[in-house]
Amino acid sequence: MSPMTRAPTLNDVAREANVSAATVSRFLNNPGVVAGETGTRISAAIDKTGYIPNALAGDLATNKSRMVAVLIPCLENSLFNDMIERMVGEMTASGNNVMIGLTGTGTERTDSLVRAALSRRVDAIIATGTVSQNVINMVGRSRTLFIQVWELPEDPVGVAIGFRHEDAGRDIARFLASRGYLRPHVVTAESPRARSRRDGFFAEWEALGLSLPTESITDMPTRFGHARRVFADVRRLAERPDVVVCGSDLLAQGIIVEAQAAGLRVPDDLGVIGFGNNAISGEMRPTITTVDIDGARIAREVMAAISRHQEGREFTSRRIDAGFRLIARDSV
Amino acid sequence: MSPMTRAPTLNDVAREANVSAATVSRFLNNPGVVAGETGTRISAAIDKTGYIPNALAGDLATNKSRMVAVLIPCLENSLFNDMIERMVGEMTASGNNVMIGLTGTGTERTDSLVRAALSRRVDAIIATGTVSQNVINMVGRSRTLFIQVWELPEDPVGVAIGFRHEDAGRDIARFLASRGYLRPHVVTAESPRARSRRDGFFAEWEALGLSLPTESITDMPTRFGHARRVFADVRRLAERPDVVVCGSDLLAQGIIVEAQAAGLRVPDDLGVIGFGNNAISGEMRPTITTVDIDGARIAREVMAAISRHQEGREFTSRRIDAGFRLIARDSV
DNA sequence: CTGAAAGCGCTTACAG
DNA sequence: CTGAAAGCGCTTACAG
Repeated sequence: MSPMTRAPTLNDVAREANVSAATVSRFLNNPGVVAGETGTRISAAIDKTGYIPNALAGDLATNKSRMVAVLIPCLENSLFNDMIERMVGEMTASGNNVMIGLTGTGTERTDSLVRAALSRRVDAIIATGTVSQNVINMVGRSRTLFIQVWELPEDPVGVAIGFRHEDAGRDIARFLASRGYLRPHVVTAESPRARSRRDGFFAEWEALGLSLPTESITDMPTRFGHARRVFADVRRLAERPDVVVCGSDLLAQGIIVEAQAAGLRVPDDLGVIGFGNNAISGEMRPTITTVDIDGARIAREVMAAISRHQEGREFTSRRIDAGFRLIARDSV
Repeated sequence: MSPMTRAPTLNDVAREANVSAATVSRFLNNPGVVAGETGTRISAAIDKTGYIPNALAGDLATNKSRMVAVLIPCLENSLFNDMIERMVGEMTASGNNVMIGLTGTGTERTDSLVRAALSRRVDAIIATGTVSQNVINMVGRSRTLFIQVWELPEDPVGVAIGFRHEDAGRDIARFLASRGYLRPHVVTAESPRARSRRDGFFAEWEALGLSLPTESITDMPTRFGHARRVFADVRRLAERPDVVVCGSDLLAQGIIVEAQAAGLRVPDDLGVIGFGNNAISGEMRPTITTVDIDGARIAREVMAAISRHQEGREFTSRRIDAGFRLIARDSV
């Protein structure tokens, strides 16, 4: 708030310590290389002036930013929150700062966020959505590492760390069949990935020789309230399903609440399976059977890729399958 | 990924368009000032070269960054998510980029995140927690605007946009008393703000001549699972409370789940009141009575403060009370 | 309307 | 171990 004259610069510190700016710079970036006594004087000068380095200038000079951009659709009730939280934590710990961008569900905003990130010369961009040709072009011309997470395309723009959504759908199908369920109702959100899982489920279900499931579509982002409409859908069906296959744990939770409010017992009268293994699913009554994506693992792989890139090392693999894991609990 | 020689610069574009770098810069920042035909040539050159301005250099030259730092304790199940989401949206729309920092519950990490933000010369820092003297010093020397949200200190470092937590606690107490409740059990998270609300509740409850409430403390961040322990606390009490006063809607939701699992009806056998009015609380069964904080309003005020600061205008008020609103629903 | 030039605050070979 | 100097890629008075 106070109307400052000017923030202290490297030169101010140098003058105060009776050395050149170069020496102060060395002391800051590589203390071992300056004489002990000189370092002491510089330290004192920094304290006295309250100097905070201007990263804008430093980044410009070195042509790197130690900034990473993370692009996600939204913050609330996102399947990615756990992963994001871990990524931001790891990045901060390793001295990177994180720029966050909310893309929404469309692709329009992604382009301008990617442009903004490139404009700030971020070292890496981490994105969860599908990418436009424009993004591919922009990123291709830059030296910024592009990391797609939760996605595993054949030929990634940069690096992809994800899992096979279709396989996850298939696994769910086999699991439910093995439990003796016969009439699943599948709820899918309007997103390519959710669609892949749904397709995997349907394909496997058919391959098992079982009869065509019923289904509902919900819009993005998924909200708790969607459960009401979906449950109404379910009640309207001629033959009641024996299990509801949900695209997220949040929705699964909502379905359980609705079912119980309607006097149904879960899983006795109706099974419910979620997706994402969020913090609530293990604590719900009943606990929710779901698919776990290892957010910590993905965060680590992302960090490893960024370090590798920042150090100029080569990539052995540009597609990392972090897998998934079905967790059987009480709701099915 | 492709090993580029060098990203195109302003000079490359200038050469391509047969003008000086200064003119390209003008075209980019103030198109009206260059001749139409010149502009056309520059546009073509930009497209051809795939030029993306280096914001690092631009920001250094102008000494401002159009970057804003947002510091929050965590991402998952945060009371702030709605507000953050709106703020990030508004900032991006107005051409600002957002740097995000996770402070955790302690104060140690906040200092280094503030330093990183100042180092990047962000235009503003938005923080939700309490601030150390060190932060006050650092910010005081800079020209960065410091905005505290959800907080309303007597003499803010920069600008504060929040509400009176103690009053919120008092309102809850009066509301519950008016509904005839007599034995509240108060659940408070380990945070100064939660503590203020709790103190307000207790003060008002006592002022109404009612008998001392029982209470539980939970650690931060609040998780759904806390509800199990709290509910166990409740069951262990000699006299069962008639209402549980929760520090967050998430916890309220958990208490409802636990209560129902134990065969209690909400609100008939046990009332539950939350805090924060998250998206779920209006869709739960029963819907959750809670206190709404207007995240959209706070986001707007934050944006207004930033614009004012970026335009160098003065502040009439440095403390903005965004208020709160008790929403009576079915859980009480 | 446009260009030449200085400057923003750093970093880093190059000498010494 | 340290300094002088050039350079990073922009912006912006100052002339014209």
